[in-house]
Amino acid sequence: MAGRTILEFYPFDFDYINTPEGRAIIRVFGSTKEGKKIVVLDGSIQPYFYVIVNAERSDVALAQALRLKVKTEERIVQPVKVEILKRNLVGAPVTVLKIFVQTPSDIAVLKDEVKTLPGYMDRAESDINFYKRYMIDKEIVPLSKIRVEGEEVDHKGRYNADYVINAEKMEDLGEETISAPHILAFDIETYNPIGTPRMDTDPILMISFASNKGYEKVVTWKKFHNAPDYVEFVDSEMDLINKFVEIMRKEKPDILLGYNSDNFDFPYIIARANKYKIKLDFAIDHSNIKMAKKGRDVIARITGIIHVDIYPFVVNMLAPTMRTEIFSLDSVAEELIGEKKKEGVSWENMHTLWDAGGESLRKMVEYNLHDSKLTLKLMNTLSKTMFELTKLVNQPLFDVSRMTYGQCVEWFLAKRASKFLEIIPNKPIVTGTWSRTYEGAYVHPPKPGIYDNIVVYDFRSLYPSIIISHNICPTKLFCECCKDGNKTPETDGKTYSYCKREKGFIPTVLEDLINRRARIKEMLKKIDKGDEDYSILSARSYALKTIANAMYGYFGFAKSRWYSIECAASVTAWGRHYIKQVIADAEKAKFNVIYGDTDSIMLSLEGKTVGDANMFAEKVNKKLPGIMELEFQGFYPRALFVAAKKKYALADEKGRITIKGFEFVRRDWSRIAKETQMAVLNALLIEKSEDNAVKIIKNAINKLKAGEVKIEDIVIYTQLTKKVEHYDSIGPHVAAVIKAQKLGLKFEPGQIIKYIVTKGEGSISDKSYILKEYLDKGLEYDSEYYINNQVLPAVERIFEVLGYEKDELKGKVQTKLAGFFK
DNA sequence: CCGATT
DNA sequence: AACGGCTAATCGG
Repeated sequence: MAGRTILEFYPFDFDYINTPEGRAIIRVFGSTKEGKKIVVLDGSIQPYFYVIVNAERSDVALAQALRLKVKTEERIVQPVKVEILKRNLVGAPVTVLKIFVQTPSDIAVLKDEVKTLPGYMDRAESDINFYKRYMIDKEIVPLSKIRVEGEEVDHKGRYNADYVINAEKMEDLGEETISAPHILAFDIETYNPIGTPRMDTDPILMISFASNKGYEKVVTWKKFHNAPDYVEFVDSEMDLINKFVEIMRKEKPDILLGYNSDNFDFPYIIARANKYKIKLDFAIDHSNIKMAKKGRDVIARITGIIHVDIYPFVVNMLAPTMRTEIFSLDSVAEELIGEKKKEGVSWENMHTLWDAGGESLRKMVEYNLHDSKLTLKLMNTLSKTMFELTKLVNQPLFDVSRMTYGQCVEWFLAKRASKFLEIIPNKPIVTGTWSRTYEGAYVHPPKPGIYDNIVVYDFRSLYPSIIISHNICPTKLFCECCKDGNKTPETDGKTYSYCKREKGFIPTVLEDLINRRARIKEMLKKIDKGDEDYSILSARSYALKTIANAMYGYFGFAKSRWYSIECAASVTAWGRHYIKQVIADAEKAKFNVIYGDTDSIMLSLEGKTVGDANMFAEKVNKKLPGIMELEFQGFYPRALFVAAKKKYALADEKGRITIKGFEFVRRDWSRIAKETQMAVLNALLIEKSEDNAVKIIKNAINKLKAGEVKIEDIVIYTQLTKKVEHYDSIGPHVAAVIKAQKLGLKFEPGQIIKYIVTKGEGSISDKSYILKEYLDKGLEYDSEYYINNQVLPAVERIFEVLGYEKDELKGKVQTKLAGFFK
């Protein structure tokens, strides 16, 4: 068995172990193209961290660093090697000691001890995880094919893998990404007589699996007749958990997929497994599944198997661009892949179905399997984006799938810093009121009205292009060589200057991103949309754009390693400068500027042609520096602007309406109000009929009065952002929660509250009830509230544009509805 | 009615 | 563990 081996494989999980001698060995887990499991052991890199020292005393510091010794319970910890190097710390030249140690935990032991070194100034990179360090320094790109050369190890019993190799050489083979990883999705259902299931008393009822290799299964412990083939009955919850472990060992997926599995499925399974003393040791190295802390959340890690929880990815990366109100599997799947939920079963009635047994159980297993299949399908559409982001950020998929924008940017920069001899700065220690503010974007006041023929231009990637064109970088701020060069416009009464001679680290890597994206866009034009390459390249383009756009926000975020409020303020200062300049130029050229926001400008043509406008834009572009560019965004035959900023509707030539800012796009409005508003906008912009618009409002009011609305039409969604007792002001959703808590229902911060305003006495809060309580008690909704506080306000502002006074619309509807208003 | 909170 | 600008409803004194 053992012997020299060369293998090509896709690495996807990384950690380290210590040898009996106390040396750190990196473990790389991956799969070959044929799906064989591989573990690579690599002892070629040594853990280290930096100590920044006074340049004049660095020799003394070095000598003393070599003599450092700390006695711990197990052994004596000391540096194994120390080098003196010249590096930069956010642009400033520094002298550093690079202190190598035996094992990563030695860093924690020595990091305070080094403060005694002569000329000590600071330490750096002592908080970079060893496996992250390995990926950065060895330039191992996750999910991207590499060749390993080394000795095959006899690993009987140590690993549930096909190959274990002691690496001598690792070589990246370029861009080829893992093409067909084995993905297994799972989902559990639990007993929940009081709403939220309780881990200590309520059992797991069933567990489902669905894989991209066609495997489908539901395991449950209550029998019913003529069960579908995919159902496997066991005798008890204990047997169900044992079966779960057995299936995981046998299936050995590359990726294990869940939806909210970090916060729900795994903590639950672990708690129930503990009760029966079952070991969840299906990892590739037979270790138990581990729950780790990540900020306020917990995450479930399985060595050698990538546990991907789709939920945090959706919330962190996709939520801002999504329309859904709630991030349940059902609504997310509906928006992203157009799949509707299974009728008849819901989270709330799970325990009743289980108790009923028989046919109800059939519904339950179908529902349970459906959820695993939905999760798998979601991954089908998201995996390419996730994989591309993972390669770009250069961290394990396990980590990247849980990262926020800020974290993605940070690791993207960390990976590239060393090429510029830049040390990765420490995380700022942020206490108290840490969000210092600075002046943001400019919003040009809208001219309210309904217009024909509007053209929209925007600056292509405004903030990234400003960072690049004006060399905005914390490493080049107030540089020695050109202190007065490249001054920003005034912002908060100050100006900042950036080096003219040398390009900064961040503008350089950002420009590389933008250039790569431009090349991909060119390639995409030449490929067929159905092509496999097309989806990969568009995912790559999306990943590049995401990171580029997040760079500005990263500057302004106080917990960033490269935090720079000066850079953030400089970016918005230039942004205001350019948009104001374009607005002034457009007015000079006799265009009617209707509105502008941050990076966009909207012009009413009023006799001029689109060609005239394009000629104007061309003239603007000739003046713009660097890669900055004003781009034609669209022509709209009809548009509506209200008196408020950030609220408008555009109708394109195909009759499609784009809506910004209106209640229609907000979740804290009832559907009846939003749909009425949408229909009214449609009547005004497309049908061009005020009469129809009034009729639509009349219909909505009639339906509300007659009780003909569906329950979904009157539910209002609002997020519970903190614990109920921490609220200063009790809004309707909080008041509804307080009432429901008295019935024993449980709520957690972050949860989206569904409530309804009912008939009765008192304030709106007094009359608000959680949907469940509303249904259980058969309460009656307050049609007056939905008419006067939802439907009418949503349309009144639109009618003001048509010259109606505040209450005039109400009057107009009233005359058509005589008798309805008192 | 108005500032604070959401 | 991304920014600021902005609107609007509702609470609560």
